Amino acid sequence: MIGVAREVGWVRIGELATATGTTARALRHYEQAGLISSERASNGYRVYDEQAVVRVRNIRHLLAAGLTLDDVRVFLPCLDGDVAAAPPSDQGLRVALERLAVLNQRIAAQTEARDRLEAALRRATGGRIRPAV
Amino acid sequence: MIGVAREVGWVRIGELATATGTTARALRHYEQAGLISSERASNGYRVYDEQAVVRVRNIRHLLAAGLTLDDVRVFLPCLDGDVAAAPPSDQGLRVALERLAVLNQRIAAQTEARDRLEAALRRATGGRIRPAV
DNA sequence: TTCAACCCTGCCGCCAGCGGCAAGGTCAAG
DNA sequence: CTTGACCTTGCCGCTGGCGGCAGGGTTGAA
Repeated sequence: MIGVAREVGWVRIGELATATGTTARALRHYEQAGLISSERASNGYRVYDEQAVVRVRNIRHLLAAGLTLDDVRVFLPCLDGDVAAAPPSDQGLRVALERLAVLNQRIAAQTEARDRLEAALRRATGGRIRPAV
Repeated sequence: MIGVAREVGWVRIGELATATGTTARALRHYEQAGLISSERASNGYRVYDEQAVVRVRNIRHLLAAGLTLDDVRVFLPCLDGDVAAAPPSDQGLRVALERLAVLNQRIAAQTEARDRLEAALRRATGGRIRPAV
């Protein structure tokens, strides 16, 4: 096949990887972590629909935000773009609230750290530096 | 000895640990990483001067700011006294700026993630929830 | 037919920042 | 003299997010 699947509506793992800027290895890892799923072709190859691209991109975004795979799992219902499909169950809500609190905590801690670093830099350079924000 | 060394001008590892809110284990780790050094008493015990307290606190600050041990090593010349005390090297500045940028990125991404989650929650609950911030 | 480019599972490795434990030595207090 | 609080070195373990390799199978193209 070698790279022609674009118009068929499905992709295999390699293509999904390059399309999302990751690796096949990482994608298998996400699948094992329960973040994505895949159909299988008759030969055993993983087959993804095009939604997967969005989904994986969202995952990567959250990971880049400093979330763990576990954290990301909480966002699963929202990962396919439709935010209205968010956690309907009480349990889901509770988990989501917890995660929200954790996120806020982390943001606060990192913001504090950043401010300290920035202040130190300013002192160290006599205010001669304007850090690119 | 049991806790009386305060007026002697030197401390052993346990005291340094509690004084800096870390553990002896971590301090040995920092030493092995080349971030701090120690004299040795005749019995082999590590002996630190009181400067070490400041030094370790600064190290912890930088670590809390999201730097790695490797990053911190670059700041070694500045680690005694106030961080602003010694003129930081160009390399130190560069690392700090890089780290600052990374921190800002993460904070932004996480804030975005949080906002999305919060919005989703609000929609999912019809605005009935006021997440504790 | 044979090659190269894919794909599969499974497992070990790596980095960071320590934690924890074993197996000892040291020293002051009781 | 014993206890126990402290110290030493050394090494294995853990978490997270993969990387990489071995040892296979499946295609499409030349």
